[in-house]
Amino acid sequence: MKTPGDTGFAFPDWAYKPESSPGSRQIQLWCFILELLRKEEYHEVIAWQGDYGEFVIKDPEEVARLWGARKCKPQMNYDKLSRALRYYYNKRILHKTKGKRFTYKFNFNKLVLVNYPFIDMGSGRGVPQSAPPVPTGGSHFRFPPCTPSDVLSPSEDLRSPGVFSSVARRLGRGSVSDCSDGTSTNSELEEGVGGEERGGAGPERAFRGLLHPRLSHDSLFRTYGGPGGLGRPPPGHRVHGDPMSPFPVSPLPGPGGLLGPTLSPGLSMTPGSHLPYTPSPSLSPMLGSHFSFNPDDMKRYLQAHHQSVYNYHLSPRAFFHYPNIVVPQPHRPSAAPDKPMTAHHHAPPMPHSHSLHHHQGEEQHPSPFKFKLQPPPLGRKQKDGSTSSTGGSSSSLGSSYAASGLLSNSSSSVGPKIKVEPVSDVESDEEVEVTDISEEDELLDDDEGDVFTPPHPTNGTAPTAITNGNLGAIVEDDLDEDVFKTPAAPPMAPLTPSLLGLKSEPGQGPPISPGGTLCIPLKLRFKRRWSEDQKMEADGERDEAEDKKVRAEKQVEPARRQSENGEGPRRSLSLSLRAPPPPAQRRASSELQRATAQLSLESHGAC
DNA sequence: ACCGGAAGTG
DNA sequence: CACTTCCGGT
Repeated sequence: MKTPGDTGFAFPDWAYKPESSPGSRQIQLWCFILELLRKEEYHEVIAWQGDYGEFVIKDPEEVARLWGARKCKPQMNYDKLSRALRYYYNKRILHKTKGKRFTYKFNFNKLVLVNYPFIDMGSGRGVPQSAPPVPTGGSHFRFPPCTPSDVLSPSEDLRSPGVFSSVARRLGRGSVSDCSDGTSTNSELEEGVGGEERGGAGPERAFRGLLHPRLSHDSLFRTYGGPGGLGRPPPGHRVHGDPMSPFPVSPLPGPGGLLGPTLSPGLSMTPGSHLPYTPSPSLSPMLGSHFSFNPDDMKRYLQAHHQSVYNYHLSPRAFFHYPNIVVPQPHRPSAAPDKPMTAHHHAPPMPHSHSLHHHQGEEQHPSPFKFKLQPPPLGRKQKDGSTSSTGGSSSSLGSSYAASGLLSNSSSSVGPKIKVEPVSDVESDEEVEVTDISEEDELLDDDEGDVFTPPHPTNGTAPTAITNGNLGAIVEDDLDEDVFKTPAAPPMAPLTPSLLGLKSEPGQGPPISPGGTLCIPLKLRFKRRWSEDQKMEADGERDEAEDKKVRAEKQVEPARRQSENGEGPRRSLSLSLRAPPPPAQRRASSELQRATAQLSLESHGAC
């Protein structure tokens, strides 16, 4: 299944999402917005303003007009456009800056980090206020091809090769569509654009901003091509430090924005900056089970990343998903059971400039920052409620439903739809948070899945996934399931080679026992635990994650409530590693499996 | 303004 | 799917 021997790179077949992937779709709104934002010509109409990622639409109707022109929807108006924008809330691409008229804020974690992990988000500094994503690039920076689905879709996020592969693929095919769809209709935008933009028509052009010109295409492949000694640019190929490069000159010490060709796509440069670790070329994430990597490298890589997540609040999504690897979680679990971090006040980490101190080994408290997410995406058709858990309709975001559905499936899942209001402090988010960019990811909890879910070691939960087609599915629900991202490995038992060693056995389910039945109980327990955690972490922070979950699993409700009532504070979350592998059903999503495993692990493997 | 459900579209 | 259109509600 490996593949493409033909193409030269090592991505397995599954890495290439079938045509299903949004090959060349029409331009998307957020992309368009970004485009406008990028051009000074439109600064009178829309511009960055305020916090990081915040922008204000100065002339709503005009923006709408432009959008309408681009989409050939003459009837477009701000009302409609804003509706579209609102849809982004759930997708978390955007959110509204409350109180400020026509002001929205991008969630670059999703857009940039996830999609293009190699872009250093930390470089916000230096750039004025609202800091465009990769500001340093200033006007030169071209937003990467906008393929939100690539970006946002759980199925294609970093955990899966999807992102890159699709990018690569498109590059290879020269069919980059995205922003500024070639459809010539985009005159509107072009008008103001200087010649600089129209360099080439090929892929190069589209990626110009994203990748260093030299880096595109073959370089990209080389870079990410995996083993085989690729990855080193030919002499003379300077990939960083180029002003034109989208990779901003990293504000951080170390090499420029791009860590170097050897850097895996999954590595955001930030971490590299403070950690000596240099990814080995052989370390190509996303190869999943098929790719054999050097455990050591992997280990360091993971650690580095993990750390960076903690230290810099990088989106965990920026990391690839390593099915069998356990990333040591900086003690979060142990986070002083007794001392509920009194100060969970959202001390937002500095939004823009990240301080560079590297505390190598010591990480601070789990995550002090408060993060607020948009309300969980509701499936639009939740109205009929029962429709389904399994309904294929679950959108990328809704995938959690699927997962949940799985969990609940056996039991009656039908029930009146319960609309849970987010506990949230929605407000706080906006104004208070300041940093919400780094927000969600935190491992804290994720909410929807954005979080990095450390794969569980448990046994080789090896992803059945990776092997085949079900990858999509798995990935999908996988990530979304919030629930499952618990602190995984005990901090002290980081990845041991043995752990790393386990590879996914293609086609093989986890050794976990079969018997999905107990999935539910597990879940319940997990939930309880989780709730407690939540409580500790932030009393009222659960927000949508919960919300969503709740919705998705009303059946579990009671349990949650119970825990919430503060019933048994006895946190059973001992992370003892030893735990009998819990049973799980093969067909259950890997997430489920993981969760299950985790759960059992945590609650001393009962079941 | 802004929100978000619902239905429709390509 | 990512909107577009419409709309009732705040």
